[in-house]
Amino acid sequence: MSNTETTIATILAAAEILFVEKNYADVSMRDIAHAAHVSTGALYHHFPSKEKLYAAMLTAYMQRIRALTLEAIPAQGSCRARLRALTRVFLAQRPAQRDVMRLLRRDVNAFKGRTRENMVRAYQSAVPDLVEQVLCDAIKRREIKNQDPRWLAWAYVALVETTLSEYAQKKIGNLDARLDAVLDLFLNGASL
Amino acid sequence: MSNTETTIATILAAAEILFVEKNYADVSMRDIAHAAHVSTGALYHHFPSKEKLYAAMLTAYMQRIRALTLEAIPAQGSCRARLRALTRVFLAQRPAQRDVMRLLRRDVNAFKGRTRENMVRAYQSAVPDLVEQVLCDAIKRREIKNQDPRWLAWAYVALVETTLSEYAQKKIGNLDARLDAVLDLFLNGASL
DNA sequence: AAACAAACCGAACGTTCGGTATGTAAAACC
DNA sequence: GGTTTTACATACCGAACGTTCGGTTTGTTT
Repeated sequence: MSNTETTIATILAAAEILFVEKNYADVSMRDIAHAAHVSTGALYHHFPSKEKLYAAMLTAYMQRIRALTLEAIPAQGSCRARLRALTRVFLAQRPAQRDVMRLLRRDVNAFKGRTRENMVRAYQSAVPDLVEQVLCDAIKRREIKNQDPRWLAWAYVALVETTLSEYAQKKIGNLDARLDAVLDLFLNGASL
Repeated sequence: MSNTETTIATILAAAEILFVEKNYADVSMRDIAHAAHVSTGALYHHFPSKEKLYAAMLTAYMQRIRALTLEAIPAQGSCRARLRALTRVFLAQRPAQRDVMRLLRRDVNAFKGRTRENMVRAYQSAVPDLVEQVLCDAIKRREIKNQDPRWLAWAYVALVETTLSEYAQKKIGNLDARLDAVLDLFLNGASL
């Protein structure tokens, strides 16, 4: 790893931490520079603008998650088992990392045009697309009802995200209990 | 309605529109003043700070929604029917108004302390609390499984929000179709 | 060791922000 | 009818922001 690559990695890591804990607008380039132990000049040497830096941080993270998730999905098995494996990767991350997924939902309104499209695409490809694929297979094998798989994937992701709150972690329990709660609700519904 | 009340209402209405279409940080007090056809002096005469103005706008909206929703829930009927009536109120709003509900999820990170607590409480009481009550009744009447009702309410609200995207509106269809899709998924699950 | 480029620094710029100080007409009050 | 209070408008302040830029250090090539 060259010096340059190290610096860039350090900057992206610092930016990740800061952008997770504060809004896009509430994180200044100086904050990032300070956290990464470099100057603002170094920041602008490697990234042309705050927007590009943010986008670079996001896509780098999303690619990491996508790779991790992709290799965790078993080729065979029931829909439930495959969803479980996929979701486990996501939930097993350290909270600070996992929260990057929520960044997009939170900050996407601050961007426009191509930048925004790219960000949404990166997010979509990291998890929802993989969920959608699993659901498509399940529909073909008549494990689940024939519905629009993309919407179903978004619904599933939304359910998973509800288990991230402090309250849910206290009331439902550890990782596996939360996994089961989500899968039960998603696959079998709330009805008795 | 006195002159003062009119001015305040005008300011709140302008703030609502602006805060919906842009981040908290990206809306300046000057923007609001201009949109409401008053000066910044008038703004600061009626609201001590941007934070308070934002909070006032939010709570005013939430109280409106809560009142609307409360009177729409039938006293009797199946869990599905009651949830349906409740959700219909929410979905039938004009998009610009409905989106205020999403504001909190988007901007809550910009606040701290008591202000934040009050905002969350206002949001919670507007819809999730009412959902929770309906679910509690349904659990007592053994219509749905015995689970933590508060988490279940959040899960339900999250599902409803997934039908707000352009994509979902195009693929699933009109209001009633979306209502049915959410209720089917929530109550019966995705499994065949 | 000379020459060049890439990496990096930190002061400074112009702008925008939330908020305040000051002024002024009208309304409310005595 | 004079005085105080309310409801606004205008001008302004200090801080913080993203970004720029002249200059320095570090590394590579010849």
